[in-house]
Amino acid sequence: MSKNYRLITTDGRAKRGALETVHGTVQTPCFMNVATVGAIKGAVSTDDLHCIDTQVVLSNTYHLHVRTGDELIKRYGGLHKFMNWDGPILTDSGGFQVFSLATLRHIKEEGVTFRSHIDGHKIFMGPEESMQIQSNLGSTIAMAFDECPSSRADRDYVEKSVARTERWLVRCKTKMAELNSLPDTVNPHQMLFGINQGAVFEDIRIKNADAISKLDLDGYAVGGLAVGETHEEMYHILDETVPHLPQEKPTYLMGVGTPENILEGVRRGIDFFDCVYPSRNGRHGHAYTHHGKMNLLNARYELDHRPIEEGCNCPACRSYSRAYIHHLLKAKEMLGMRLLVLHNLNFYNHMMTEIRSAIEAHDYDAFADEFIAKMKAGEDI
RNA sequence: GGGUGGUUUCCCGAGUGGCCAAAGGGGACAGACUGUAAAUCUGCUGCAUCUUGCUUCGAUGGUUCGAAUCCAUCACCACCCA
Repeated sequence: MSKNYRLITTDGRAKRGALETVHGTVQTPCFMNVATVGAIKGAVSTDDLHCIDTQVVLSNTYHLHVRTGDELIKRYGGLHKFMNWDGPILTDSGGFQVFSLATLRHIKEEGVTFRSHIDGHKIFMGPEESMQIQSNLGSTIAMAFDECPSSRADRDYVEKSVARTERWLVRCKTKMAELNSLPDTVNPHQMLFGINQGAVFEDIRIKNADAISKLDLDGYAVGGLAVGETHEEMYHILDETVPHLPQEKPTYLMGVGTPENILEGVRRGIDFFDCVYPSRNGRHGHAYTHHGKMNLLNARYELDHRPIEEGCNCPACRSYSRAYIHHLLKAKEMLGMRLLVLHNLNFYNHMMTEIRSAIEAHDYDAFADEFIAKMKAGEDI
C-alpha cells in the first residue's frame, strides 16, 4: 500500500499535509467538490473548476452505476477521460446510499439489495461489486463499502452494523489488490480509504478505529456523522476517535459540512472534507461569505449594487451585482444558480487555502476562532 | 340599437342560501437542506387587542333568522345579431 501522504507540519492536532497521487498532489486540508454523477450540479464545467482552484472532485459509485454505467465508462477510457478532469477523483462507494435510499434496500452479510431510484430494477451491491465499479471508473481514491447507520439507531444495531462494515472492509482490500493487478485496469494505482463508523457511541468508534488502523490502508475516513446528531456530539466523537486513526495517513470527514464544521474538523486533525452544501445551497439561492450566509432570493437585495462579497475573485463577484443575481434567481435563469455555485465552491476552496496558511503559521486556533466569530456576527450583509 | 354570458381576496380561478376569510394554481414573502432520488421541500399570504372579533366576493338598494350565492337598478367587460 502507498506511502504517499506527507505530513508537512502540525499545529495542535491540526495537520498540514500533501497526498501524492497519480493524478497530482493534493494539499491538505482540502475540500473536495461534489460531482455525484460526474458533474457539479448547476452547469459547472471542468474548465470552471480550474478557475476556482478545485483540487479534488468527488463522484458516486451507485449513481454512476445506475446511470450511465461503469462498464461503459471503463470502455470509454475511465471517468477522468469521460468528464475531462485530470486531477484527483475520489469515488464514494455507494455506502451512503445504503443509508439515504433506506426505503429501497435490504441489507445482508453479502451486501445490499437496492431498488434503482431510476427505474426500480433490483441491484445487488456488496464490497466486491463496489470495488469492481470503482475500478471500472478508475478513480484516484476508492472508498470502502460501508453502512452508515442512522444517528438514532440503537446501540445493539450499531454494534452489529459496524462489525459487518469491518468485515466488508477486509473484503474491499482483498478485492482492490486483485483488481489493481489486472492487466486492463483503468488505474492500477487506485487507493483505498477505510471508513470508521459507530454513530455517537464513542467506545464503538474507538474500537473500530483501532481495528481498521491495522489494515494499513491509504487513508481513513470518519463516516456517519452530520446525519442528525448535534454539533457537540459530532465534535466530541472527533475528539475521541481521530487520535485512534494513524496520524501519518490522510483522514477524511465524510459529508461535512458547514464552514464552521470544517474549521472544527481541521482543528481535530481532519485532512479531507466534502459536502453538498456549497453547490446545493448555491442552487437554492444561498451565498457564503466571510461575514455569514446570505439568501440572494430575499427582497433586500433587489437593488443592491455590491458584489456578493467585496474582494472575492470568483466569476460571480468579478462581474455581477447582488441585484442582478437576485433577478436571475427570481426569473429561474440557470446563470443565477451557476454563479452562486461557482461563488460558493470558490469560497470553500479558498477557505481551505487560508486554513493551510494558518496551520503553517502555527496560528490555527486563533484563526479558526476568528473566522467562526466573524461568520456568526453576520455584519454588513 | 337588440341578445347572451360575465365582474371573487396581488393574478388566474372554484364556489349557486348557513360547515366561506372563501378550494386549487401562480406570484409575493420567509425557512429548511451536511459521503446529492434535492434547480427540491416546508411554512405563510384581508385586518385586528389573532384559540375570538371585525371588514371583504363590481356599485347601490332589496328578499331572508342568515347572501359571494336569490331579486332590482346602475357601471364596466366579452361575444353574437343589426
